[in-house]
Amino acid sequence: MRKTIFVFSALIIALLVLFRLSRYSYVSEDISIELTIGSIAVIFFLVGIYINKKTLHKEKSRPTQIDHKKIEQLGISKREYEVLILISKGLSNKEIADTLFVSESTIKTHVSNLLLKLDAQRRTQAIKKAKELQILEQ
Amino acid sequence: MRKTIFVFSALIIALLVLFRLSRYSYVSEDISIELTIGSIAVIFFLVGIYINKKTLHKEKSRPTQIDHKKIEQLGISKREYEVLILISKGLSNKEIADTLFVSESTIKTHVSNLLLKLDAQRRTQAIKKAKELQILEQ
DNA sequence: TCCGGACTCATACTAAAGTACCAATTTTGT
DNA sequence: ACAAAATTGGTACTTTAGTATGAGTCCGGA
Repeated sequence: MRKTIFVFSALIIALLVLFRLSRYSYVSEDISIELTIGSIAVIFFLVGIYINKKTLHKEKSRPTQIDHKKIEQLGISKREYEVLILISKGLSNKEIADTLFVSESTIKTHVSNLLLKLDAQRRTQAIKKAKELQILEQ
Repeated sequence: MRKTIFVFSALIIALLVLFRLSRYSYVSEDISIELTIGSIAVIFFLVGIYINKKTLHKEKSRPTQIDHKKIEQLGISKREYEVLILISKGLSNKEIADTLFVSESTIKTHVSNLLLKLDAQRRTQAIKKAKELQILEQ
């Protein structure tokens, strides 16, 4: 968003400068006018493409904006959320325990709580629901 | 984001209008050149955005194309693939068995074969790998 | 017609996953 | 500082998941 503002500001400034230049030049030279017009056309065309690509790219790479509010609403704690992420990566309870440097018992507790909060019967179902609720990346 | 673009476009147009008005107020000169330049800039800018949107639209409408060739390459059969889809929906072996009207033993066999073919140790890992391989919708 | 692959199912396991309950720390907000 | 919430961990248990192995059925291609 801030980038877009800067780019457009720069465009407006460039316009002003061009107006200034054209005022001094078009009386003396004739070719420079067409040159200026052509250049401006090309530049603005490219800028249009560039801006559009930027904005569309952000929409494409953000179809999965994580809904932190929903995580809070469900009462999922920080640690539980970490476990949820690792579950979705296909890790076993033991592997998650080793990753987070805690015991497997602890992970089992977290997973049980997660299943309750996500209203799921299995970790695979928890993964699916979490993605539907947009609290996990697709 | 799109709003910003429109707002700034409007600003540029307003600038052009202002230039025109200011010209009539004190200089009273021919301003057709500046107007032309400005119009061309805006038009080409919009054309750039339009063209880019057209070309990018194709990519956006195909975010998760299932790679049937990869399914074949991995030697995953029709029935195994059905099971894989139901696994990714969070169903248990028993639920999958009831859905496909076969016994749980059959599903276990399919799952075991799937894990081998996907080089996974757990069904959760199979889900993740299958999505990475684009043989399952995200 | 014969063969191989796909699909089915069973038994007998072992290994994970998940539940229930309890309890000790640690963190955190007021 | 104190209560509440979060994190950790344990035992004991039930339920799923997954492996290994064998075997019967069905179907399409050589």
